[in-house]
Amino acid sequence: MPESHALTQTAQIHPLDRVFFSRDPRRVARELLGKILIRQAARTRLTARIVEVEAYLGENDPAAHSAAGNTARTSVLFGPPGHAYVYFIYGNHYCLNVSCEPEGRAGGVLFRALEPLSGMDEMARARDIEIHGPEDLRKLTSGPGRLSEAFGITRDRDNGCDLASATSSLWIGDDGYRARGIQATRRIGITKAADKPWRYLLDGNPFVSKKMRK
DNA sequence: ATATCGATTATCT
DNA sequence: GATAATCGATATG
Repeated sequence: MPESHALTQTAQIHPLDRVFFSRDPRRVARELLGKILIRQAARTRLTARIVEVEAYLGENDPAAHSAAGNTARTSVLFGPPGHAYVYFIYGNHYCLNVSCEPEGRAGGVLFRALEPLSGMDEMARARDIEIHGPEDLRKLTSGPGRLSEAFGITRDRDNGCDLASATSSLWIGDDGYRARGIQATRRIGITKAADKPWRYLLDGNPFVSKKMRK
């Protein structure tokens, strides 16, 4: 059997405190690296480690959706911390964020890439792709649209969901894993405030989005 | 290997 | 009417 930290599934996973999310999104983003996203369905549980995120500030960040103010679309970002903000983009893809800052103040963290831990068969089915080798695993959840598809995340289903509660079908857990190194880069795919280094990733992790490591 | 482009719709100007 | 926190397919060096 291949040696992999992906198989360390014996550790207990517990949810994060609400106050964890009630802070500056840049701080929350860095500390979310290494945590686990969990989809609990009736018969299946999908888990994957968070390896790449981006911070979006409140109304003072031109790249953030919340810069447009509190609208029907962005209201979750202005609501209580720790809740899922799901938006639809390019007519094709859903993207998952978690709300930050205390209620009344906007801010969020975009999930950009995950390292699958369990339920890979289900994820492949949801993505409608086939996995032929370990190399192919990154096609499941390396990218914000991909991970949302793998986890069956849609706006109808998940927008507003409480990610700080283990009773939710979608939540964020901590299994005690501690990140060794964090890298910060510019955020991907934006035109406004593109110079800010608010994309964070686990150093050297092969499951980050974009380029394949050789 | 990188570059370009089409898909398809919610949201904003 | 234009744009967008993307992806995958196709073209080109």
